[in-house]
Amino acid sequence: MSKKQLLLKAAEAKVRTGGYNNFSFRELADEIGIKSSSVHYHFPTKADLGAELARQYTDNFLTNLGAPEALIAQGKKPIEVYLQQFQCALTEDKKMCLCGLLGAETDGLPEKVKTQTQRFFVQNIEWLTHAYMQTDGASEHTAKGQAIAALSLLEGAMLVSKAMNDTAIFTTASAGLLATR
Amino acid sequence: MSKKQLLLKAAEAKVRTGGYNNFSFRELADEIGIKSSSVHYHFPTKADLGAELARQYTDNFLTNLGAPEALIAQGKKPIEVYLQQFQCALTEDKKMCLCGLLGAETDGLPEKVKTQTQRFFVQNIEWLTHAYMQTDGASEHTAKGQAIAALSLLEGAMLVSKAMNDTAIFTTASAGLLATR
DNA sequence: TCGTTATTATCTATCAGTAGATACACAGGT
DNA sequence: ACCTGTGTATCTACTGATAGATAATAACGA
Repeated sequence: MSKKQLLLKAAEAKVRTGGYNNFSFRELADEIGIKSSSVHYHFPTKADLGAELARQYTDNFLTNLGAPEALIAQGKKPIEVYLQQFQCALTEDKKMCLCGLLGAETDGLPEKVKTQTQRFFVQNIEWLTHAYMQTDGASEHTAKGQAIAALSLLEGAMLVSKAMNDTAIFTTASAGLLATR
Repeated sequence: MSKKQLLLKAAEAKVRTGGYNNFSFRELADEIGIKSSSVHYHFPTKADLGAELARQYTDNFLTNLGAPEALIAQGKKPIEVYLQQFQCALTEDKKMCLCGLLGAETDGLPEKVKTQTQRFFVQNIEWLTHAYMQTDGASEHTAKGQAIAALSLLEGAMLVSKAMNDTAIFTTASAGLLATR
């Protein structure tokens, strides 16, 4: 794994713990055994690092999911898979969603970080909209409403679980999503 | 309004914009026209300020709501009032919920700030649990589940609305809460 | 093949600015 | 005399960022 990726990995942990202002170039550099000036070689500014972080997080998130159509073809329910991906982020990493945290502090972020954070939400709503259109046969408008509600519930469930330090909260909060309709 | 309250007010705006690490004693001091050393007179450490901020926010939030019983006595639906209080925080202040943001970055906070942040969620879940028990006649266990789901949905709806910079998202996301059951 | 040039990734050293925090002085009101 | 609130001055530590040197590797032309 390249130093650049190691930097991003270290930064992700920091940001998911305490937000964009919770890491410094020196901390990251120390963690992977280089000097802070070398971090600037890979990322000219902190905003560049933050933007790349959000970009990769979004891409990995969606790649790991796969397309809703593909999941259905495998006999899986997209919403269940989606919920589980959120749950894993919370229980395995024991951390908040990166873009959830960045989204909450969006007005305090550099422009390019904000833009990449928004992209996470846009793409997730698109994914969920397609999923609902196919499983429920809903209209695009209806499905988009369901998508926004589902995304909000899951981000909020993570947030409340973290705040209360109790992963059972996530399960309770998200139970309604799986109800057969 | 006392300097102490002015400091808290200024700090609230900063934290709700970019999290706990998004304000400094100097910034607050400059805003209200005193020196940073004088801020330490009112709040010995930054953690003290943060904790007091979360404490007052929680108290004000619950005071403004009133007890669920009292709302019912006035012919109001507690969940509707509760939802509207969240919506006002978002649309009037144009900011994220203070404790929502602090909750998301809980693992990066000083202990006493974390404790006060948790208190917000504990008390809100209690409030909602009572509300659901009375309006739905649900058991305490069932009502607590509804409470956790409602709180998660609303915090998440705020977060996604902020991230997407679109308050209509909040309305869409929270619409399901008002459905007559 | 050999020598030259370019690129990549790191280093040392340093900068101006800001962070939270402290010691101590001072004024005004009780 | 004391308490409250503020100010001056200062400390150490850390921030993101830059300049310039260095070593290692890759690419290229004669």
